[in-house]
Amino acid sequence: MVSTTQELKEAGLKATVPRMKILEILDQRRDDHMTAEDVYKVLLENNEDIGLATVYRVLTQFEQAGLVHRHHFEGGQSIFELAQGEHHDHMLCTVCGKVEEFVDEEIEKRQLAIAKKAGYRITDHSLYIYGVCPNCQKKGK
Amino acid sequence: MVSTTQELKEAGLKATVPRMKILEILDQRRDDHMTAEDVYKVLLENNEDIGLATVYRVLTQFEQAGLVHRHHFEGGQSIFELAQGEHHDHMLCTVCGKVEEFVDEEIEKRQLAIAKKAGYRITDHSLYIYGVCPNCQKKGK
DNA sequence: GGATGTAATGAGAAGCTTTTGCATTTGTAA
DNA sequence: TTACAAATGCAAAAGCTTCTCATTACATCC
Ligand SMILES: [Mn+2]
Ligand SMILES: [Mn+2]
Ligand SMILES: [Zn+2]
Ligand SMILES: [Zn+2]
Repeated sequence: MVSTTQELKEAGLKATVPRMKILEILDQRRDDHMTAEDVYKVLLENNEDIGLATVYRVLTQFEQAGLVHRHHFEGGQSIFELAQGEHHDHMLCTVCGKVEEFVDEEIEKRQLAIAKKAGYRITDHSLYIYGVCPNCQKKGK
Repeated sequence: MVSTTQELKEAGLKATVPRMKILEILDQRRDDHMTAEDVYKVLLENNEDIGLATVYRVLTQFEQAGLVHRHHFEGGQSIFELAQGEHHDHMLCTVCGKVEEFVDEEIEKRQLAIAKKAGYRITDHSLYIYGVCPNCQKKGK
């Protein structure tokens, strides 16, 4: 059994109540890609006494510890998701906001090749495809 | 000769002084990828009496008219560049901030295929590769 | 060229998201 | 349990961006 306490300790973080609650929320909603405000709202619903500043602080710490990934989708705010499973990229519906994940080995390879050719030591990359999902295409006539 | 006045009219925008000045700056610095603040600073240097609010308004209008592209690199602020020439993606040095452009037909194709397979009508995409440029690798030991 | 109506602008206030300062609380390791 | 550093809540502050509104500039028509 992998407790949140254990997970936090392994990440080199003290196992505090706010950190455990936030980690749980991210874990339960693993299909979502949430803003700090989203996480905060769930905490409020659960009657947790955790401040928004702490949510921001904890999410940033989680990011630095490699527990979560931060995205910058269109719109500006930071979006967080639990860093679990394989690396993947994202396709977003600009109408309903749905987020779909995908992996394409060929694209990954090409990216490495491009970086290598230019002499860059690659640290990260982000690929977002924006479009209208099948569902929203129907509704939109 | 393609005047800025003409360019603006073709885009359906009144040819005002602020719009012409901003378009000129983007055109002169076509290698750069500038924030609104960057553009504003150049205006100040040139002793133009143009407010920051106008810079934001104009850049947004240019974006809607298809004259500029807006990016969301790591860090949050909007980054603008003149929408000229072919579509391209970006590779950024996380140390010095250098921006390099590239095009990869294979990646473009794969993206279309991914969207098609999922039934999405693709509207846009953004691919950013982050890394350390050759120059910064040398300096960094 | 000059008048007219509308769209655009500058300045500052306001809005959002995110970060920071600080007094207080909590977790950890003796 | 105790002790101390680390973490937290709250409020204030700090970006970045948008909005409001009185004033100005542009385009059109004379
Ligand atoms: Mn994801
Ligand atoms: Mn570019
Ligand atoms: Zn949709
Ligand atoms: Zn560099």
